[in-house]
Amino acid sequence: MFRLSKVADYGIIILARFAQDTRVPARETSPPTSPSLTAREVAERVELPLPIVSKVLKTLTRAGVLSSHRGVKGGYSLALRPSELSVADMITALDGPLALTQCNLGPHVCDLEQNCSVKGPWLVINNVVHSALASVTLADLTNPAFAEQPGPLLGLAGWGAVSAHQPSAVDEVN
Amino acid sequence: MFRLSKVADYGIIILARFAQDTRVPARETSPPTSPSLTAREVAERVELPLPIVSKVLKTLTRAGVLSSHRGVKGGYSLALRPSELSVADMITALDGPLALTQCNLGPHVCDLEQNCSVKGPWLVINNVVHSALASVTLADLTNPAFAEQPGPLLGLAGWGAVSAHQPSAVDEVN
DNA sequence: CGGAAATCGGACCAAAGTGGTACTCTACTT
DNA sequence: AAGTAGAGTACCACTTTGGTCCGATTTCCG
Repeated sequence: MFRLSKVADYGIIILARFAQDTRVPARETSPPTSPSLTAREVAERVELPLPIVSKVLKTLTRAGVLSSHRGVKGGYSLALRPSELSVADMITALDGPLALTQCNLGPHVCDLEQNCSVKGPWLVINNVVHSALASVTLADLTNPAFAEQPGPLLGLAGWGAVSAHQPSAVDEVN
Repeated sequence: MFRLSKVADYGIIILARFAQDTRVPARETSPPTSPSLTAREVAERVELPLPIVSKVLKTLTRAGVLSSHRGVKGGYSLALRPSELSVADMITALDGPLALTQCNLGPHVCDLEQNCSVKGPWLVINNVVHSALASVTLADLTNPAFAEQPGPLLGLAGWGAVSAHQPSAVDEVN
């Protein structure tokens, strides 16, 4: 289906909420001091079931994106500044390395690698997608201006109209 | 996982094989006259189990990408010219519409849509990925030069190195 | 100083989607 | 009319996903 997994989807929404609440100090203090939120509080804010939110938070913590504190006044907080975390990073943290095909994961993973004629092109395509996702940061996601003027922010100079859907000769079946 | 499904993966490999065998007539004869191959022949060439190849071929036929002939001397052949079929089309034919998140499928699909803060950005990201995949055609996949000089072929002028992490300019907003 | 409450951490289970297979039916060629 | 090859449907196995539970750790309060 070429779709993001739910945990990745939820995870990014959750991180965006953290970023929104973050008051980033005007100039470089190494810890970004985002507020500490408990799993329950996060679940309430994003209106998602607590167990799932909890699971996502754990995954993000293990990946080093969030830092956690146990005990009575425990909770989660961002471990990085929103501008330092790209969408590609988030997806990788939540869903593992992003590779469209087996062979993009590394050599000797796909047993068809030898006589596969499209390995090279896939590598290129994969890189393009990765670049696109790496060029958007968590800070962008919470920036209202981003959705308005995507071109310059994404560095898409030279691209045609983003949503121009060239007439497809393919009838949709599914 | 953010990965292509196997049928899509196989399907593209199969289509690439068809395109390789296609002798595209120097000048526009509307039917591209790719050779007719039986499912068995295709399976042998791509070294994949016949049942799976057969399944993929059927799916592609229903989507209008391949045309089929039954009976003795039957088989499959490309219904379009390789240059007319983009990777996005192929994935759509094999895996359904490509949408990274629920809300990219259309309005009123995701019940969180109302208070989802990242809907707009996702729309942009989805479009970028779609554009990237729509800009590569089946003809490109079988063109040896493609893997060598991706930049110009993909129209990626202005993009930095693949993994370059561009510093975001919106720190003060959040 | 010690127990209770709160919170994270990790193991665990159930359901669904995907990948892969088999069988039967239909259509075309000779 | 017979044989061949695709079309369609149903089916099984497995991985992944969605969801639950209990144990470990820290703080607070008596």
